[in-house]
Amino acid sequence: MKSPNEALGPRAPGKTREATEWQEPAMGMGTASHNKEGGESHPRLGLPTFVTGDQTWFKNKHVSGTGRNRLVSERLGVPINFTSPKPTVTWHLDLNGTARQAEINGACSACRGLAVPLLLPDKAASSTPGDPPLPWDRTSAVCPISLPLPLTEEARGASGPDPLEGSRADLWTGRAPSEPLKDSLNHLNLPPLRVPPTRWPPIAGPDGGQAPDRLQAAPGGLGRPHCHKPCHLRAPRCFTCRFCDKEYASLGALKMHIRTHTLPCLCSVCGKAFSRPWLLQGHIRTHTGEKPYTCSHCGRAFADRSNLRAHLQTHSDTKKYQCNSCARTFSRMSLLARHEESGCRRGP
Amino acid sequence: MKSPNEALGPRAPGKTREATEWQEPAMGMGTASHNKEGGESHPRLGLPTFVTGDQTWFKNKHVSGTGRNRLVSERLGVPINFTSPKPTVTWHLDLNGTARQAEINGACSACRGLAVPLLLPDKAASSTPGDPPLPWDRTSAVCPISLPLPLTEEARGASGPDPLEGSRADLWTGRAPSEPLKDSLNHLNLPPLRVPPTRWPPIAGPDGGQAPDRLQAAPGGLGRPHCHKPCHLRAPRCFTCRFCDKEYASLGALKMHIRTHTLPCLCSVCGKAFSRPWLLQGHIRTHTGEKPYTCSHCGRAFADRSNLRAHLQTHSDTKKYQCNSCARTFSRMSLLARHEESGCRRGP
DNA sequence: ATATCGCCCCCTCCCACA
DNA sequence: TTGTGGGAGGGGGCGATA
DNA sequence: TCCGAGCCCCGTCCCAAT
DNA sequence: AATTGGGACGGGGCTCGG
Ligand SMILES: [Zn+2]
Ligand SMILES: [Zn+2]
Ligand SMILES: [Zn+2]
Ligand SMILES: [Zn+2]
Ligand SMILES: [Zn+2]
Ligand SMILES: [Zn+2]
Ligand SMILES: [Zn+2]
Ligand SMILES: [Zn+2]
Repeated sequence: MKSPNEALGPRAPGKTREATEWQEPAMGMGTASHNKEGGESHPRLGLPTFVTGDQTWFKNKHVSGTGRNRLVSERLGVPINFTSPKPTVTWHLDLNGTARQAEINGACSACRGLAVPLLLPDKAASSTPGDPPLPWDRTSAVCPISLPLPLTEEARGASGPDPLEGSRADLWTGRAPSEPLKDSLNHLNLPPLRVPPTRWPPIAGPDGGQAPDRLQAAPGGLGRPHCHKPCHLRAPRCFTCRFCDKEYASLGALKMHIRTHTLPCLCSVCGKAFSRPWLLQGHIRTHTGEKPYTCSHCGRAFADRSNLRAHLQTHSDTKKYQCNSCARTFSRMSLLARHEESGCRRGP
Repeated sequence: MKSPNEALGPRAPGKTREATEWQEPAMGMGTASHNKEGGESHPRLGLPTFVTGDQTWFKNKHVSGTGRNRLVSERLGVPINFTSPKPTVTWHLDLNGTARQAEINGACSACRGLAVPLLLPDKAASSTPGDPPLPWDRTSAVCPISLPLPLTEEARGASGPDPLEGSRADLWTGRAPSEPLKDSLNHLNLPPLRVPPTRWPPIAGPDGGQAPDRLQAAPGGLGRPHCHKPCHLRAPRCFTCRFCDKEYASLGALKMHIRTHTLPCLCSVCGKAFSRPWLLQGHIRTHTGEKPYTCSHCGRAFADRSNLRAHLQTHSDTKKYQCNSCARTFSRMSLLARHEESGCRRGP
């Protein structure tokens, strides 16, 4: 098969770039002796690669967006169709071609390198000089969902416990929520799980097929919807749901939330949809009547671990919410709120 | 904190979706007894979830894009602000909300489910009916680069040996290319690598700094360039280079190719740029004279493993290309081609 | 390394009933 | 009218794993 | 489970020497 | 003029570690 490089002219080079801007050679080029070595080292660019006349050329990391295709012969670095440098916008690209920063006529303020052109085929090279060389959005999965600019290293380092939460100890006992739940007698009260901790069976609709999930899996074919809203970011370093504008600090949290819109877990009995498999699992117990969680004190069984926990608290009847003005206590925040909002007139 | 669901009206449901279209109840709803069970099973939709009057309602997996917010009370499935169904575009969403397929007025040709609305807050729900419900591109990094529609399960499953290649046995020996290279005497001929198989040192310019890489790492701050060209896809399931329009089957292959435009690997000696570190590594040996690969037959050393392989072949001088008309053999395809194109007149 | 799963936790809302 | 217990569910966080 | 680094292999172009 | 061997790359596939 024909290489596209053939369009580049005779002795088309491989896809490498010689390290230098190049001056029109006087004549008689053709041997490697034109590559004079030596010259003073640049503080940032290091050793020069060529010395031509009174100019010294260094390698650099830049790519210019002029669209002018300057070809360099493979062995000698002699430019073909070279014209003297013109004013141009220089885009600093990262390794993946993302345009980072633009500079007019020369040194980038970030790294102060010199400009060399992108090695583009003719067609693509003829873009208008003002445009960055076809920048695209950052690669991450973030962009198509909402906000890109993935977390920087510093932000990633700070992703420990959320400072907004503080240390949130258990309201009743003061224990940290990560400890195993014990009742007031300090017995480990919750029974082991009924379902063995194996992988869940696929969540199936009534047809037995699994609902499409897996971000990476996609049925092919249909025209791909394109982003028609500009991806402006709401708050820096936040991930915003495109459905309801809620913001999240992590991509994972946003994905979790998005499931609350798509509700991918369907009950095979009644068809109700849920955001997460274990929510469906709990719902299914309302069909089967299964109640895996039993109170060790009174023997009453529950389908929901949370509700057993709430029941457990009734055995030790502590009133947790107290009115600041009358000292009356309530078992629920809602009752206390109602009490206070209706005006606490009398004492307890 | 206030839940956004409060805007949904009295008895706002949780974030689940009842499994059914719903008819305006006659009156007196309010108890679970309205949920009549029974009814015939639908071949695909399974058991009906409600029977109202003479209509039977099934769960489904669809989401309509009308933007009309129809709310369903938690326990009874009674719609609020419900109006009778209107013609609408129905978008089949996948679990992550990607619009997959549009159908006018009803059943999707793919799964033939019925439509239920996305559970959207009022603001997002007021989008124009013709638009898909805020679709976004597939999650992968694909979108910002070029074409997404990542591989389906089937395509992924077929990602073994490329069917385009067939079984490509070694031209000389017929061995599969994955076997270690052996010479004609069947000795393992290639020496072990000189460089220990540790991680490469960072590719550094003369300043010792590494060129920016790592798709995920992003310096914060600068305005993010947005796609201003509509992301139309060239060929389905292909990834197209935005610089030269070459297409690739995998995102990784495209990224690899893009490096041939950005040429991020710079030789610290002469500044020449390469697309990949090991290409630079091989180039650097042209400066140092290092030749790690030695022929076990004649002792000649090579800097390039491929060239040793080519040399190895010269020890067993087999002519691999033969003219079909005159049976003359050539060592290179180019020589045979020239022979044939210039007209094979004489015999061998 | 990243995404997901199963599980944890705490929460809220609703209802029947005392 | 107020209060209580239970049913049902939403959703963030975490550790192990795919 | 996904992605990229190293590594493999094959292939190409050019050139100097037969 | 034709052929050969070698130098220098380009680039896709594979595997394994993070
Ligand atoms: Zn949302
Ligand atoms: Zn159900
Ligand atoms: Zn009990
Ligand atoms: Zn009070
Ligand atoms: Zn390209
Ligand atoms: Zn070099
Ligand atoms: Zn040899
Ligand atoms: Zn012939």
